[in-house]
Amino acid sequence: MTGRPRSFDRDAALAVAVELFWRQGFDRTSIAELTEATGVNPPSLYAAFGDKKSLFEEAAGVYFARTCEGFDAAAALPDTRTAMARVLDDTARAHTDTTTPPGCLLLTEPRLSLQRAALHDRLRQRLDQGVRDGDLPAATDTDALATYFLAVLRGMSGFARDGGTFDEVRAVGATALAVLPPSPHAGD
Amino acid sequence: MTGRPRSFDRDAALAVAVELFWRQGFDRTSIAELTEATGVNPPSLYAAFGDKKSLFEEAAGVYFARTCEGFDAAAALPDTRTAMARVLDDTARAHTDTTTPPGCLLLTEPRLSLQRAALHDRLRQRLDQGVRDGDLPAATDTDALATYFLAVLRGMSGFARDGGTFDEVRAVGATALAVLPPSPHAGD
DNA sequence: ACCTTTCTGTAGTGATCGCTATGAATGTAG
DNA sequence: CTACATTCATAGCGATCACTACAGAAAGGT
Repeated sequence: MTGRPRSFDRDAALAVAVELFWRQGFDRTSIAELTEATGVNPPSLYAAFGDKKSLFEEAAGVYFARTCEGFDAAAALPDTRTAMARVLDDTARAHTDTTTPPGCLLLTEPRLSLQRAALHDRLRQRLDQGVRDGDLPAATDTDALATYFLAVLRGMSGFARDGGTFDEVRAVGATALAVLPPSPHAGD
Repeated sequence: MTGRPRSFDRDAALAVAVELFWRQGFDRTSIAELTEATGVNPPSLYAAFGDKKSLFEEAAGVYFARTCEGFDAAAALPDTRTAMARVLDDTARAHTDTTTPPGCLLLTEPRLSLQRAALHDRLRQRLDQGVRDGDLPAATDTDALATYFLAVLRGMSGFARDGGTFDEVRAVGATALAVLPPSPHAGD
């Protein structure tokens, strides 16, 4: 009872959807564009992914997983200031990579506030670790600091969408980093 | 040869359009919504404002003028750090004012990058004045600093749209202000 | 071979999009 | 009053929206 096999690569079609939603957002991306770009006809697209909203959510999930991967790699650096510098730097590079759409899907799309909240949590957890490691003062309000960095990341994304170059966007991150105290291990 | 007089208040209709575009953005605001909210029928709306894009541009102009007014008032404070603190504080209040849509039309709408560039210039000019006044080091890269603050403002707007409260959004601005050196006139 | 199951392509659904043709209504000028 | 200029309300234009009914095609199971 297997039936006729699917004639297209589901993951490849999903990757195309990610790219389209990333570049244009949910509202400005039509089913017609998706079917054309993927080469998948509407009925097959709906059978594979459900309606437009479901497809978007799945695409956002792919994007989110990829983003978290990059974030975790940068956040794994031992010194908190160095780790945050890497996060900001990687973000600047990702937002201005000419082989992908400018900016960030997660930080731009209004309906992805839950994923942004998850990113905020990840930021706060890394800053909490910084407090435990003695990189940040014990009295640091890590929640507020995470909110601040998330806002900066968002600003970087918007700036990249407005045409900001890698160097310009990176400079925003470098300036933002100045709110952190200098690394206490600097002289070790 | 004056003809039949207009039966609606053009400025009032424009104010309604500002509110709608502000809350929903250009794409998500339809002519049908505009005609319903203003009580002006489509032909009259088109006769008074041209097509949807023209109406949006005029609405954005109104919003931009209002924004600049607030910015200039805050920027007029003599000390640069105090002035920037006021700009950030006023912005947090405006973005979370419950009598208006959350966030900022200028900082959210993709097609308003020109107005954002104008805001960037205003920020840079105020920072340049800070350098001349001795509030900021002579070597300050005011262009990069203006880009940074514009990114922060953008992040504040997005955060407000995600439901950030006044206190939370203001905290972002307060944190961002830490990149400025303390006022050299503090002990005057 | 045949049946069942699932997918594929065509073609089109009703709804909404931005926008406008048309003629009646309402004002001023002479 | 009539003539003219302009706006008004109705009604609907073609295009696009998200989405799907339908029938043929391609696989496995027996």
